[in-house]
Order: sequence, then structure tokens, then C-alpha cells
Amino acid sequence: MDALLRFIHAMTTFSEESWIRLQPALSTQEFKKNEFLLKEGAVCQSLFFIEKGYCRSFYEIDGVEKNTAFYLENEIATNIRSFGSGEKSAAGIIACEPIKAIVFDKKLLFEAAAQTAEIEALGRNCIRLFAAKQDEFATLFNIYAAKDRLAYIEEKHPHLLQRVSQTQLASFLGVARETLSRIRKRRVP
Amino acid sequence: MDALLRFIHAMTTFSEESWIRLQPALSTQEFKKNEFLLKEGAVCQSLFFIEKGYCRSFYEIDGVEKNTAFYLENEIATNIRSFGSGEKSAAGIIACEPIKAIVFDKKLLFEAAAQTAEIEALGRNCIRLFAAKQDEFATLFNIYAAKDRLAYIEEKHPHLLQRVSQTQLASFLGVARETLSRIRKRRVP
DNA sequence: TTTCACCTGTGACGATCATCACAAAATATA
DNA sequence: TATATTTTGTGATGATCGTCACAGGTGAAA
Repeated sequence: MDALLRFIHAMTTFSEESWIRLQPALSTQEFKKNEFLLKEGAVCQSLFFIEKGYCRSFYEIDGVEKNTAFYLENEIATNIRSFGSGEKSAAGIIACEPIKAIVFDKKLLFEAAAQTAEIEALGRNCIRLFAAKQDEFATLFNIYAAKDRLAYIEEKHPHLLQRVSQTQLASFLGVARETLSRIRKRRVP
Repeated sequence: MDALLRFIHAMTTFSEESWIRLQPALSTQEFKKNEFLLKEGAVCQSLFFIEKGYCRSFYEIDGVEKNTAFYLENEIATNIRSFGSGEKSAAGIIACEPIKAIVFDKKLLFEAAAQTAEIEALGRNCIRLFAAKQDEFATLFNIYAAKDRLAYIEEKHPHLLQRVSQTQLASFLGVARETLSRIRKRRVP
């Protein structure tokens, strides 16, 4: 819970009282490797604060998984479209390592937010941060070629490369595994 | 202002009183064609509700503009990362047609939100909608090839094709203008 | 240690794309 | 209307990428 408190305090002002009022919406949950946090087709009812381990969000297209995001320690994992709208999620979220997460239940979170402005602001800031992260990676695809996307990740998110396999990274960068291998090779001076 | 009220009511519950309290944060503003709503390098202090006309968000990379979004009537235009964080925007927003917009001033909006839960909820829902739209188009790039991205826009956002030139659309789809022309030609039965 | 599943690198080849160049068509402006 | 500007289509060519195929390497479980 300490990590979550630090995460919250880094984002917004949050009193002891708000923390206590937030508790009913929280629960800890563990996931084994390759266990689903969210199955595609299900409605996303939760925000997952990742304490330990990491997971990935992906779409399955013609039997092939296309990764759209990785969520590492001290980040919030969710499907923002399904969580916000209540519609089924087209993407799944799956644990890449054993995960310890603190789960925000949507219904209970909204009840707590209705009571306290600080919790309402917390929810807003979580969405804002999530949107900013999404914007960052969406921009990657809009303006860069594959090799530049790799360079960007190497510079701005080097920790990702320490954890994620080439296969998973290639899927995230939007190229075939073989192409990623060749991009690496091509630019070695 | 009617269009804005309809937009708000479609999204969240909003009393007469909240509407009155929101007024100080609002102003109407007009932009000529090719006038900037937001210059790249500036901090985004506003949400622009588009009443008439449309605009596009773009990055300039090596002298070439890469479109990342179009904002048409009854949509909110902004740079979510700069608006949320207060950092400079790497993207610009420019009017593609003469625009009439209702501008939400960030500072005054936050003051109004601090007073009223409904306005706070409005802000949260605006961000949520914006994030959902962003997620939709980010996914486009993650999982589809260029020709499938075009097919998606044709099916889900046909009104875009009525307004936007091939050149602008190609930039948005992430292909050269010539390639878009050939994609169209290639699949005609 | 051996086996087996999985990950990574690499070659070959066809498909798709970017780029340069130029002409035709559409649109704006005088 | 006539002229200028912008937009679009198309050919040629080289670069990049996806796919199929296979080999070497790594790590986990028997």
C-alpha cells in the first residue's frame, strides 16, 4: 500500500481522511504469469495499480496478438475505453510476470468520489495521466518510422527493454519480430 | 451555446446552477482558416469546443507536417498532455476552415470545478471522452495496415472523408499522399 | 545431464511503401 | 473568363517490411 500512497501523493493532495474513505474501493489481488487481468470481451470494472510484476495490453487480430501497452510497477493498468463507457473491452490485459496489484473497484470508487472532492480529483488525475501516456505512444506511431520508434523507447523508456522480450517488443512497435532484429543489426556502426 | 449544452447533457447531469457557475470560464472565439488555435511550443491553456468548422492537430517533423487528429463540430479540441501537465505542447492545432469555438479557460474552469461537483465531473468526463477517442485512433495504428485504416475511417467516420482533403487524410493515416491514392485504386473491384 | 519448449538471428522472396517527377483536374483568385 | 494555385493521379525506382523457412542459443523441467 505504501507504493500506492506515494503514487497518489506525487499526483495530487490527499488527506488521511480521504485515504480512509478510499479503502472500501481497494483490494489486493495476485495474478500468475499468463493469467488475465482483463479478458477481451469483458467489461473493465477496475483500475489495477501494479505493485510488483508487469502486464501487457493486446488485441488479437486473425489469431495474432498485437501489443498496445506495457504496464510496469507503480503504473495504472486498465482499458480506458471500456472502464469509462461500460462497453466490452476489445483488448485483453495479461500478466507477463507474477503480479501483485491493488485493484480499484469502479463502482465503489465512484461512490467514494461522490463523497469527497479529493477522491474525485484523484480519479480525474488518474485518467489524465493515463490519457497522457496513451497520447505519448499514439504519437510514436503517427510520426515515427519503426526504427525511430525503437530509438525513442531506448531513450525514454530503457527499463522496458530490460524486461520485455524481443518478440513482445516487436509486437508493440508494430513490426515483425524478424524486422526488429534487422533494425537492431542495420544501425550498429 | 445551445450545442455546448446539448454536448454536456449528453455526457453528464448538469443543473442550471452549474451552467451559470461555468459561464466565467467560457468565451466564444473565432479563427480564420489556417489560424492557430494552439501553436507548437506553447502551453495549452484551453479546451476548444468546436461549434462550426474544423481543425487538425499535427506535429512538424523535418519540415513535414504529420496530422494526428481532426476535430469537427461538437467535439473538444485540445492537447491533452500539455493541458494536463502544463508543459509545452509538441503539437500544434490549426483551423482547416473558419472556426467558431467556445473556449474553456483552464484556470477559471478549475476554479469553477472546485466549487461544484457537477463541474468537476464535467471536466473528468471531457478528459475521459478525449482519452477514449485517442485510444480508438491509437489502436488503428497498432493493429491495422494502411489500407485497413482507410477502410475503418470510411466505415466509422465517413463524415471525415467529406471534409478532409486526400493530402490531409494521407498524413493522418500515416502514408504518403501517393500511396493513399494507390490504395484507393488498388481495391476498386 | 538430457530433453523440450521458447526465443533470437538470418537468408530468400514477394508485397508494400516513400520518393522524385510530371501531367491532369479541381479550385481559388484576379 | 482567364490565370494562378492547389490538389490529385500515375509511372519508375529503390528501400523497407512481412512471411516462410531453418539454425543456433537459452532456460526450465524431467
